[in-house]
Amino acid sequence: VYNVNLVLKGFCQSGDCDKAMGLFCQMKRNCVLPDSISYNTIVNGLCKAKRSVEARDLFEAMKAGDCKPNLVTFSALIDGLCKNGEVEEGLDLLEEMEKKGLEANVFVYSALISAFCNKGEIERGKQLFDEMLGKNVTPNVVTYSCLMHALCKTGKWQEASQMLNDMTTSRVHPDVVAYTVLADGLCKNGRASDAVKVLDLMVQKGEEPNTLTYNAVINGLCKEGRVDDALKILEMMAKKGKKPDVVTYNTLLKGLSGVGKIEEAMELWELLLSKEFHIKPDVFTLNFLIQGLCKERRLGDAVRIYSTMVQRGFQVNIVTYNILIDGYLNAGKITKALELWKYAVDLGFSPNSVTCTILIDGLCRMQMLRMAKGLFNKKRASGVRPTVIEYNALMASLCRESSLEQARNLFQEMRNVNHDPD
RNA sequence: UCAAGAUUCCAU
Repeated sequence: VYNVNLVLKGFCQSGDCDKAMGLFCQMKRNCVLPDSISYNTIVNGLCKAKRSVEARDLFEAMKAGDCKPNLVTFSALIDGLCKNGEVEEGLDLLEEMEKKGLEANVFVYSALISAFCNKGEIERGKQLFDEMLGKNVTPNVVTYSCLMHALCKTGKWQEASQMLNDMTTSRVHPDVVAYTVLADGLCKNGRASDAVKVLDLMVQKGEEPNTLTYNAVINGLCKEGRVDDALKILEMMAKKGKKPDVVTYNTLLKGLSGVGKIEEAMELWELLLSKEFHIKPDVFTLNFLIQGLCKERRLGDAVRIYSTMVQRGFQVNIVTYNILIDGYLNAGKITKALELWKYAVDLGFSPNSVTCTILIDGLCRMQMLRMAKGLFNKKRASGVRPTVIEYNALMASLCRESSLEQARNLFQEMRNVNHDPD
C-alpha cells in the first residue's frame, strides 16, 4: 500500500487525476486494500484539479464505507472547497467534523483563515483565529502568514509588522515565507525601504531570503522608480549565490521601462532571447516589453515584436491582445483595434472584463459613445453583468458629453443590480 | 506515503 500510495501521489501531482483514480480502482480489485492515505491522496488530488464535486463524492463514499474520513480528509476537502469559492460549505464541514468528535487542527483553521483573508473578509479570519485560540489549537507560522498577508492587502502594514513580533513572543519562529509575505506586503503599501530592512532582519535572525523574497523587494523598489536600488539587490543575490529567475528579470524589465529606460529594457529582452542564456522569456516578459513600447508611443515596434514571437510559436495570452488593443485605441486607430480584437477572438482567446473595459473606455474617448453603448448593451443582453469599472467608464463618458440624465439612469441601474458604486 | 501560507502582465 505504501508504494502504491506514492504512485497515486505522483499521478496527482503531475495533474493526472484520472490515472490516479484508475489505479485506485484497481487496488480494490487486486486485494491491495486502499487505506485512508490512499483515499486522502485522491481527495486532495481532485481538489487541486478543481474537481471538488468528485472530491465530495469520494468523501461521501468514505463515510459509507470502512475507511472513514479523518482529520486530513477534512482539511484537504475544506481547503479544496474554499479555493473553489465555496467557503461557506467549508465552514459547514468544520461543523460536521466537530459533531463527529473530530477536533479541527491548525491545518483546518489555517485553510479557512486563508480563504476568508483572500476574500477580503479579515474580520471573519480573525474570528476564526480567536476561535482556534479558544479551543487551544496553537497557531503556527502558516496561520500568522495568512493574517499578515491579509493585513497588508488592506493597508494595515503596521499591524502586520506588529504581528511578526507577536509571533516571536508566542515562540513561533518566522520562516522565509513569513518574512517574504511581510516584505512583499510592505512593498505593496509603497514601503520598499522597510522591506529592505526586513531583508536585513531575516538575515540577522538566520533565515536566508530566497529568490521569491528578493523578487518581492525588487518589485517594490521598481514600483517606486528605484531601479538602481533594485539592481543592487540583484548584485546582492549574485554575491550570495541566489539565482535570479524569469520573474526577477521580468520585474526588472518592467521597472526599466517604467522609468523611461526602454532601450535598456530592450537589451534585457535581447539577452533573454539569446540562445546562450539559461533563462527563457515568458509571456509576462513579452507583455511588459510591448506595454513599455506602447507607452512610449512605439506601437509599431510593439506589434513587430509580437508578430515575430507569434511566428516563432511563442504562446501569447489575452493580456497581450489587451495591451495592443489599448495601444491602437490610444493611437486613434480604431479599425486596427477592432480588427485585432476580432482576430484574438477567432483564435480562441476569450476576451475578459479588462478587454471590454479597454474597448468601452477607448471608444468613449474617441467620441464613439454610441458604439461603446452598443457593446455595453450586447454584454448586458447576453446575461453578463457589466463590472463596476465598465459602468464607471461609460458614466464618465456620458458626463463628459453632458448626458447627465443617461448617466443618472446607469447609476440607478447599478444599484438595482446590486453593484456598489465605488 | 496524505492536508494549510509568499514574488512579476493589461483597463476606469
